[in-house]
Amino acid sequence: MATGHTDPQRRERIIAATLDLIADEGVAGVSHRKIAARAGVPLGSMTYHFRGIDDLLREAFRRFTDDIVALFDAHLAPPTDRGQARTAVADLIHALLGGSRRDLVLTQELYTLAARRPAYRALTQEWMTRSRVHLERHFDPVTARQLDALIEGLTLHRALAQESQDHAFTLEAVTRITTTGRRAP
Amino acid sequence: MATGHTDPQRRERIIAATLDLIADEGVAGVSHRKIAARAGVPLGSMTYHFRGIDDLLREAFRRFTDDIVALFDAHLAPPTDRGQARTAVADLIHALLGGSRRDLVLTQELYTLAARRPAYRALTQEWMTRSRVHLERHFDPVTARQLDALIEGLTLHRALAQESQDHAFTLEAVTRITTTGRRAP
DNA sequence: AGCAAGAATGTACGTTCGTACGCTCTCGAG
DNA sequence: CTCGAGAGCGTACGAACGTACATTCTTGCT
Repeated sequence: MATGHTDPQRRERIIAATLDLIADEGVAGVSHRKIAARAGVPLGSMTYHFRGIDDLLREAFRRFTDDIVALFDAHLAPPTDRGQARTAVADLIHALLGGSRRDLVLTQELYTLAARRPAYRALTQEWMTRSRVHLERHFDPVTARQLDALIEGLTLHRALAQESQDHAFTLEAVTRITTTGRRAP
Repeated sequence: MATGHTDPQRRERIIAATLDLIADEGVAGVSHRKIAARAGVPLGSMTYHFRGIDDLLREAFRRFTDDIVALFDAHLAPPTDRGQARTAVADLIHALLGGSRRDLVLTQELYTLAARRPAYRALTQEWMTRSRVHLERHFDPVTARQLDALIEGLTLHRALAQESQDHAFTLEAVTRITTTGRRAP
């Protein structure tokens, strides 16, 4: 139609549609045409708004990581002591697992890209750094790194084995990893 | 050429080539033609030996998980006490990270498929079960689950952040997660 | 030697893909 | 009212894809 109208929402809609499509069919299933159909925009818009598929994927995943970091922030800002922080981390893990498989799927897709391509690895590194900043508000740097890894592993295993793991199990693991040496408060 | 000769190595070569290709270009980059070229077999062999691409991917990943489980076995069979077992686990983690990025990449690719498709999820579940059997030779079931998750997370984070983490750091994390309650020998 | 069986292959078809590019349409300045 | 400028779009092209299937070749039996 060529409205001639500058439409700033167009770009956003395309990015949102891209994430939805990745969640449904994976990065492998992404194509300009499918995204366009899902976003309700013409095919020509794809190359107009984005330099290419890769450009689009990077923007989409940046959006996604921003959302997850916001989740870390929301959970880890409130607690004021170590005990609360541990509970908050356990809550966070269950929040990540909670709703749909969507977040898990998107995370995996991103990691897969990152494992092979440095451009995406930069994204995951920044993500990890930002998450860790939140954890370091409550734990020392070494513990934060270990805890971060544990969160990753628990989330992943829980999602791949559908044996449900309850909150107590998670909290126990978090407590162990954040308990240093022979003693702990 | 149609040698008419039954060649049992043919199938193996195709599977090996598939894993190599996935490691290099990802599941998204897999095609009958590329695999055939890499394995040095004609395109027609693809549909002859495998029902389709999906069939081939499943067989390839089964081969891969078998190899990793063997690695678990090799590391976790020898130790006889808890301390040795902890060291063995730390060694195992560094072995997983050790050589190339290949194993990490393949693992991610598999998880990505598993996150969305039950047929592949069955594969990861079986894999987890078999790994855990090895861990449970040295640790109680709950600890084994937590440790398994930790191994996953440490491996992944180490690979995505290229900040190197040394053996001492890994052993410390393993020790924490395998130390229950307030005290431990 | 001749031949049936079936292992292995080459090729061709219909689809889908990313992207380039010439075109249309709207808007604000004059 | 006129008319650039540039935002936005439809289409077409070449390449790559998965798969089916007719065909070729070897082998073991008679």
